[in-house]
Amino acid sequence: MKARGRARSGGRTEILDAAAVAFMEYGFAGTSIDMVADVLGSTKGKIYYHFKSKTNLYLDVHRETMTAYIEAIEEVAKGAGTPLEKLHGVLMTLARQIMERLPYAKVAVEGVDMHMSRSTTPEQRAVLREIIDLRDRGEAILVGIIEDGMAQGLLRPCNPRLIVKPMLGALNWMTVWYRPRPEDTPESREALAETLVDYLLNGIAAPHRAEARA
Amino acid sequence: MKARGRARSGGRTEILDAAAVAFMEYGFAGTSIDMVADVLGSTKGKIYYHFKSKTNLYLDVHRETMTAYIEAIEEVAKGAGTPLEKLHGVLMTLARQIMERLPYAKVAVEGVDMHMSRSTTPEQRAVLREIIDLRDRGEAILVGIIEDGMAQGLLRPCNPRLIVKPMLGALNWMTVWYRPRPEDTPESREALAETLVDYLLNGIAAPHRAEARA
DNA sequence: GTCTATAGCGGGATAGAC
DNA sequence: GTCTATCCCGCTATAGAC
Repeated sequence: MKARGRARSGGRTEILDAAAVAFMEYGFAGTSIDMVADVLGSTKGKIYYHFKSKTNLYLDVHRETMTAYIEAIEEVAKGAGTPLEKLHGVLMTLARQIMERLPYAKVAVEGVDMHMSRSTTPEQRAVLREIIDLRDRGEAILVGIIEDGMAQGLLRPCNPRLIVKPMLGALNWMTVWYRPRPEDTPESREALAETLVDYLLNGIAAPHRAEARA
Repeated sequence: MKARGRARSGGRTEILDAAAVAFMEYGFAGTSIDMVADVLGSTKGKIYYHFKSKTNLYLDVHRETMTAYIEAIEEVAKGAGTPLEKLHGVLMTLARQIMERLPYAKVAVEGVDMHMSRSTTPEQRAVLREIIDLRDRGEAILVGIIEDGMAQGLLRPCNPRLIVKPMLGALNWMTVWYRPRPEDTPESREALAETLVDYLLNGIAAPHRAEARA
């Protein structure tokens, strides 16, 4: 029963947005808190009031991204449809998320293998664990769908744990080459996502060739 | 007709190797020259004797990676075979390169969208231009092969320029999850590469489904 | 709750010994 | 050609005003 109703975030969300934008541009080590404050239109005092350290801020951006991913994925995975349709839906959902929230997506990509070797504090390690758990949960959902699809003969026989890597990699790679353009519309983004996901499901070899190689 | 025969690199190559290892672990901004020197087993004096700045060193690692890629790709592309075979060969070549020279591959991935906004010197801009040209050349070769394959009916109709992105993205993403293990053999690496490339060519939908979606 | 000012330190780059 | 010593800037984080 929080005071002042509407659960206002008290500026935290705005800071996360600004941080995502700054981190996207220069990466964790290359971004100073002053740069984040510039994007935000304030000074670092505000940021340090809401976040203990730059590392904490970064981790929170990353966690926010993974939470959004997992929620979107689970909604599709719980819905109706064949495994092939669900797989299509999950990949589309991810592609959309990446395009619509590019700065957050970019942080998630950089943060994946950021060892944070210096994340000394136990509190930070806990957040890191949360992030990794979210990622694992997402991958597990995908793996489950692929296993179902194989069992039903809808998908080619494969090692799902392995196939998930290039699938997610291809989508995450959008953060490298995709940039929103003024002429982009929801429809054009949707078409782009569809093209990519269609490729990830069907490959590029012509159908009869696909059988020849199998 | 260089003196002292055999074109010895005078330590430059060793520095590049050490730098790649350090940059792989902590990224450009997160790596200090002292860290590179530690990996190298020397002090920064040596590094600054051979390279003007940290940025120059990083750019040279990146260029070295792209040069190796392009050479490997061109060898396959020039050889005999159908477009489908060539496409298979080029992707296999890249997958091998990434696994065998993981630190260099990782630098290439980080460096792709490192704006180097502060690469003030014209000399650095020139190297950056070289790197981008090498990448574009590689992509153009792939696009050409795909166009040939489409013309011969070996590949599904698609926009080659667009399809190349997830293809290379899936391979580059190996730098995120692949780590050499003691039990790895040349054969196991080859099998892994084959699995990934096979997926990128054939997708995951079962053949009859692939026709249904088309 | 957000500002200004500053402490303290890490790291890029250079000078000069050897 | 490589090392040691050092300059100096920029950045994290904090203290204290408002």
